[in-house]
Amino acid sequence: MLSTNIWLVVTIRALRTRARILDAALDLFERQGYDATTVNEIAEAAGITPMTFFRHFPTKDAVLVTDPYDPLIAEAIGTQPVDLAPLERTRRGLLAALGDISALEDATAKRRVALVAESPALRAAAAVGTEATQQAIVERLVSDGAERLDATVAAAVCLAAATAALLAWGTAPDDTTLAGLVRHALTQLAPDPS
Amino acid sequence: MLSTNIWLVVTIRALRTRARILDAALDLFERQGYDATTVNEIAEAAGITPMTFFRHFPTKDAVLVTDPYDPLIAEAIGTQPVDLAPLERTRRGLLAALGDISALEDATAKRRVALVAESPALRAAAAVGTEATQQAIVERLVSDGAERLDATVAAAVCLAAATAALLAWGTAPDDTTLAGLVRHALTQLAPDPS
DNA sequence: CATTAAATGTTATCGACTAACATTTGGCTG
DNA sequence: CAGCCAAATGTTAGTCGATAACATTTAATG
Repeated sequence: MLSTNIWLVVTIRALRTRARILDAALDLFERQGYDATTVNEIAEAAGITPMTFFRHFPTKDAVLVTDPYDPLIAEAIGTQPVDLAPLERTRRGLLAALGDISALEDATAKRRVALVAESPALRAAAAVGTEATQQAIVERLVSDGAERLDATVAAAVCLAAATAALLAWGTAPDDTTLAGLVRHALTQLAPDPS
Repeated sequence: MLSTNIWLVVTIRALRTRARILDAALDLFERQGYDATTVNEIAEAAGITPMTFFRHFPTKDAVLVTDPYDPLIAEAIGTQPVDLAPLERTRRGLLAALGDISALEDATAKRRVALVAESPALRAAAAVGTEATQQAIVERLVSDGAERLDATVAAAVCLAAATAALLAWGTAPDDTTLAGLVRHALTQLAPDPS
């Protein structure tokens, strides 16, 4: 009760600092580019020390690239019929989990994606971020009897399609929905492209 | 004639330095890991200055990850029937270009790939390296009438399958051929998985 | 043997990131 | 209200990858 209150209050202060960092970084990145913006600038704009920046974000790119490994994805894939080929199972699983994607779309999501789409360094960081999800999918498929290489290819391929759609969404017109683009991308992987 | 001879000799010296760097780096990477190895160590082991290291390789990871963008790939894709879907066209093009892949397999290729497969930082660098190839494929498909998003998905997906096969090859038994793995991976993308 | 251009070395600097230690903040308890 | 306490922040110093400007060495050539 007591320590719980402390924890809450302290967390509020930390959250505010984190939000200030995020605002300052997003603003600077959009005005002068990701690479041209230094952590020192971000810290100064946020009214903190560079050291404090790294206390809230492990790396500079972590401000834009978060790795929300979603257990729901692996779960949705496991729900698909086991007799399907790994690729098709993964594809249908991703489509099934697509409904939850809109939950990720906060107000700054599209701005962040647009920045990632423009910077090779950020795209690389994003690719590393999806590896956890890929690994989870692979383990799920393998545990259901798939060959490891087949499972790896299935996961890598489906996530590549989804990532391509995500990056395209970053610079797409405002009325374009992310779910629509992902669905369109995954449709190309369908065995019967009707 | 005169300057040509100078160029040759000078180049030989540069090539020997480059080879010494490569040997030293590969040895150190395998013994103590990529991240745990510093450029200073490599330079010292190669008998040069850190500065000279960066004169031969733009980055630390460039010792292992080269970006041999192969125009033959885009060309082979262009050869495929235009009425095919972008994904199938890309898939067949990659399969057709597969014969040239063995040319990339020098003595150290597999050791390098094994190191890349183990390090997230190196996998990220490799991903950035394939972006040039992906872009070339996309431009080719678009110039033949494909939608940009469809072309991007097709290129990203096929290269993801090939990359997955490549990384698997790095730790596969010695009698496993890279071409065989890539062929197997791309087969999963076939519209009729017969 | 002097010339010349490439290859290498020196020195200084930047930016991302980390470790160790000191300081401030602010709610809570007696 | 005074003082405790733990989280948050600051300070300092350093490592490592990478770059720039300038000096030096190398070795074939005429």
